[in-house]
Amino acid sequence: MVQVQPVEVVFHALANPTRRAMVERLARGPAIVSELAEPFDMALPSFLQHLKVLEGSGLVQSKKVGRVRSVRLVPDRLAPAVHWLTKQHRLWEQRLDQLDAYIANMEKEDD
Amino acid sequence: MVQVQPVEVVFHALANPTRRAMVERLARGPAIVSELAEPFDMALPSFLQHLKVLEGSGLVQSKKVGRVRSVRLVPDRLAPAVHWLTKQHRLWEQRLDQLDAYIANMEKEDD
DNA sequence: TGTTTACTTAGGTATTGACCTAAGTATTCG
DNA sequence: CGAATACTTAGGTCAATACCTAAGTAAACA
Repeated sequence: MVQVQPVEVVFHALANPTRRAMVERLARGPAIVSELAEPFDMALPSFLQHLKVLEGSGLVQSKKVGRVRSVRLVPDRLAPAVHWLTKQHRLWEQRLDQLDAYIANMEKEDD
Repeated sequence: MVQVQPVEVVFHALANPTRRAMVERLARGPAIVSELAEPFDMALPSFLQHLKVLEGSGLVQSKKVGRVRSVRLVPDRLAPAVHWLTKQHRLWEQRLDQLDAYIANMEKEDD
């Protein structure tokens, strides 16, 4: 039941400030929808679309109990994105020395 | 002249597979447009839109020399995204550890 | 100088994204 | 039971994204 979380949907989910704020909030603990939505100046249906995107990305799960839906982060779903990013970051920085000469040359006449 | 790179545009730039592939390619060194575009089954103008998004995100810079445009990564532009992600990842795992401890504790007192 | 090369610009389509309002439905409370 | 609460569904707008073709332009080559 552990479906693969492509880096794809995770980056897309995190490309939106509302959704990033939700993740930041949830990193401090689970919350119910109305609680989560409260800080945002947005109609509830709009907010729920963001929640759906986050759930679709696998970063978040929710469960309805009675008339209340509670939301929480799913463990380790950030890992693939973290790994992709840090790998690129490492490769990138490794190349810095070689790049430096090239940059110095390019910056003489940038267009 | 170092403009701030909001996590925003970086995540958006990386949310697309063509652009991620470009970044992966460029992490191995600079390239010219036609070289970069070659692996993609896409019309050149479409590909150039992706290049524009990457340049807009600050991750990449390009310069035209003669009729050829060369493209390279810009140092350290991934940093803000890496930092945001790793911070959340850390908080996330911390929080879940606490939860585990809490549950383990509850289960002890349970019997 | 004419042609090829390497983009570049212009303009078009189709889909997705981010919002909205209005009207549901299902629980819970008094 | 009736009203309030907490979403949920339906449907609509508008902008942005991801692609395309066709027709430029500017170097470089023969």
